[in-house]
Amino acid sequence: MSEPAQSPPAGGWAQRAQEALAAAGHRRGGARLALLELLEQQECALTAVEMEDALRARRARHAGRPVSRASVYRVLDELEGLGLVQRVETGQAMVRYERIDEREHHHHHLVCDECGVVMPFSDAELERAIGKLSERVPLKVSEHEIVLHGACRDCAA
Amino acid sequence: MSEPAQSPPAGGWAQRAQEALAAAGHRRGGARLALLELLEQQECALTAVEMEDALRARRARHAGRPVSRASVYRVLDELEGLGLVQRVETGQAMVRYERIDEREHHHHHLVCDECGVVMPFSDAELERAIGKLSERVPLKVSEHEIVLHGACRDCAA
DNA sequence: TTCCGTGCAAATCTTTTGCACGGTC
DNA sequence: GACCGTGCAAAAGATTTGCACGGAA
Repeated sequence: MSEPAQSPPAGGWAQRAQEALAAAGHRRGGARLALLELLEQQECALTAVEMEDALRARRARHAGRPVSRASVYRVLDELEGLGLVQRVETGQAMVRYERIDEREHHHHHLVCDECGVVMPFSDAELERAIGKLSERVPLKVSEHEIVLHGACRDCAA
Repeated sequence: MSEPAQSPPAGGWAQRAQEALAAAGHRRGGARLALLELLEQQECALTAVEMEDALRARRARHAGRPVSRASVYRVLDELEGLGLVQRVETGQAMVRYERIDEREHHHHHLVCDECGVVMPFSDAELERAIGKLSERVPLKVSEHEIVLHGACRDCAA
């Protein structure tokens, strides 16, 4: 798709993720690097299977390399533990994951229950409401997830 | 099971659910009835396994009867299709379900990622923000789910 | 009597884990 | 050389499905 021509100077998310992994005591690894590069380029959350397929497809285009599904799950688990990716539960069979990038705008998801497409959206007023509410609630809130379900334009037509 | 056309239905959620099931062409069944009664009494979402266990425990108190897990899942699926229950994804291993009762206040969930406890909460401003936002989004929104993750008071202490 | 609802067991599917090899440090 | 990262296959766990029986209509 399109490359982030407007991303910050130095390194992107993948590079910062590698630094965080190194700082956490991890060695480098080919599968992990390929997955980081894939995640950096995504607009929205993917499932482990989609990542595995995408990495296999990329090989044909001389980018990245195939990665076994077990490794995809293992790397995602590490990244989640380091706060580099987050799980997105869309009510579909498989869990989705996407990078967390403090330099980007926080977003949530729209899910079409008919065709399964997942799209990102963000709303300042919603975040404000969540922020205020988080202080009144009997939980030390660390994160929140919002999913709107419905029919996308194509399916609703 | 005759019902007064479209007059305000009497009885609780379980009764209305039975009427809706009958209207949809379903026969009566002991397992389903036991599950409806259980769901009617819950304050918050349960997993299928919790329902199975609760129903078995209730038998000892002469209320309800044991229901096989397969039936729990089957009934929940029917109820979801009729809009009588909704799935709640908490990021835990199992999906949770709770009744949808238009007579009650719509609520969302707080999940303690340490001990796994799930609590309900509701917030008018949040609903307002969701409502406004739903009209600006490229999706014909039918429902929304909000989950706040964090540490409950006991775990944060 | 017909056909649905249910239990049980087997199947399916996603995600996790055990193990061995090869690469990184 | 020690140990981590990875692939592969098996395992684990949640949910679904096939089948046969008993009950509802």
